[in-house]
Amino acid sequence: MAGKPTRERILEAALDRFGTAGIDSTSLDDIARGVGVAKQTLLYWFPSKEELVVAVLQRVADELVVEVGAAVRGAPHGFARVEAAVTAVFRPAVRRPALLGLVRELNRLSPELADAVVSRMRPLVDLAVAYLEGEMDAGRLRRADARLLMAFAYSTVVGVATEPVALRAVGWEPGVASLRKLRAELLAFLRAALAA
Amino acid sequence: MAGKPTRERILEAALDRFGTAGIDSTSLDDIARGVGVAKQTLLYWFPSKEELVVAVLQRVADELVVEVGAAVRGAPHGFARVEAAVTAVFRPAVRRPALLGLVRELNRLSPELADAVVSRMRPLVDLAVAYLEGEMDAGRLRRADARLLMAFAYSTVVGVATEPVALRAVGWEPGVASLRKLRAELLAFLRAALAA
DNA sequence: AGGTTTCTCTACCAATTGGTAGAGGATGCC
DNA sequence: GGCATCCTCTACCAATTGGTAGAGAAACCT
Repeated sequence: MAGKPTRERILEAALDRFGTAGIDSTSLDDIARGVGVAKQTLLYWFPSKEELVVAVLQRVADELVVEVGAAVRGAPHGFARVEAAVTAVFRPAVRRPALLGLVRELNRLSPELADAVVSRMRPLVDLAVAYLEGEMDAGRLRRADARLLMAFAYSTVVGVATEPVALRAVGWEPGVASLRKLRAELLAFLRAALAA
Repeated sequence: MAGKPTRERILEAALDRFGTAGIDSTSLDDIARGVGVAKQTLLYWFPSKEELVVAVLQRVADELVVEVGAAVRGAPHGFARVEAAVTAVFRPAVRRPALLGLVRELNRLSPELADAVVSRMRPLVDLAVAYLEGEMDAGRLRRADARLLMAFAYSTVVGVATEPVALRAVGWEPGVASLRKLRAELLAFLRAALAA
């Protein structure tokens, strides 16, 4: 019950539950119980469930943009940048599975809300697309529609990170060693998919 | 109302809603209203919501196994088989977006239920993995962990088919022509990712 | 001290949830 | 006709949903 202010703890608990169980399936009581506080305390900080959802989404979007953006900008040119981006997405995904799960919830939201969140990530998307196009021009990457390529890479990485059932279906079991292998194979997959 | 028996119509309406809005977010009243029948009629045919869920899932799994299986078996060897599989997944996905959406819901289900569904698709998975390994041995495909490769390809295809927001985020707009292009680029992506 | 703001609470509400009980209306079989 | 089976219905239920109203404690400002 300590340290972080109530509002912060609500946001974190909401993120976890929204991202794993889904937004609709998560009740305010659920979250309140998780925080150890009465439901009305939630409704004091966020006047309605929707406002809580918006706050959580914005925070996740901003966090991802900052983390991935920093990782990408800090990496040298070439495939190392893709590698840095994938790692930057993977690390938080392993630490908090709910994070990417929440990104997927966007598809269930009203278009306006989804667009509002997406627009916050747009700079990062544009940066990535520009990078891909630059590499194509330099002949280091297979020539293709850079925007679609971006969507495919996103889909592959986020899918792998958020679909444990699919991984189990092919006999993959979680674990530190196998997780490392998963990341290595995933990078090899992307490298092959992108290489000229 | 119409030709098909009530039970059938319930299953179809349930599939659509479960797949798009999610299982938890879909009430029996929703489905009943969609079918044009009283909620208790649903509960006559399926004694509880869970049994309805199970019935819908099994039907989807079986349908996918049959359709994809037929497409794959009918295609010549080589990358054409992958192409056939992707097309077989894409066609129903376009016709009924709920179908693949429901597959994704598996991650929210109890492990037992998810495993039950997955086990129905296992033969298809094994077939695909065996194919990939055969092609690797023949030197036509990049050598890699065939099972993970399978998961990646699945993740990419299903992700693209079920995440309209991600596609819109990169500026893609739905339409017949752009859909054709999407499929072509997706196949090129997979071909590059798999090729030796 | 007195008032204001900040924060959390108990008590309550209408609507919706999955589900039960049981009443009919068909339809076919004898 | 009588009877049973199949099918759909109205009426109801307890639990849970998001949300309102307002009380009370604590801290800050003057």
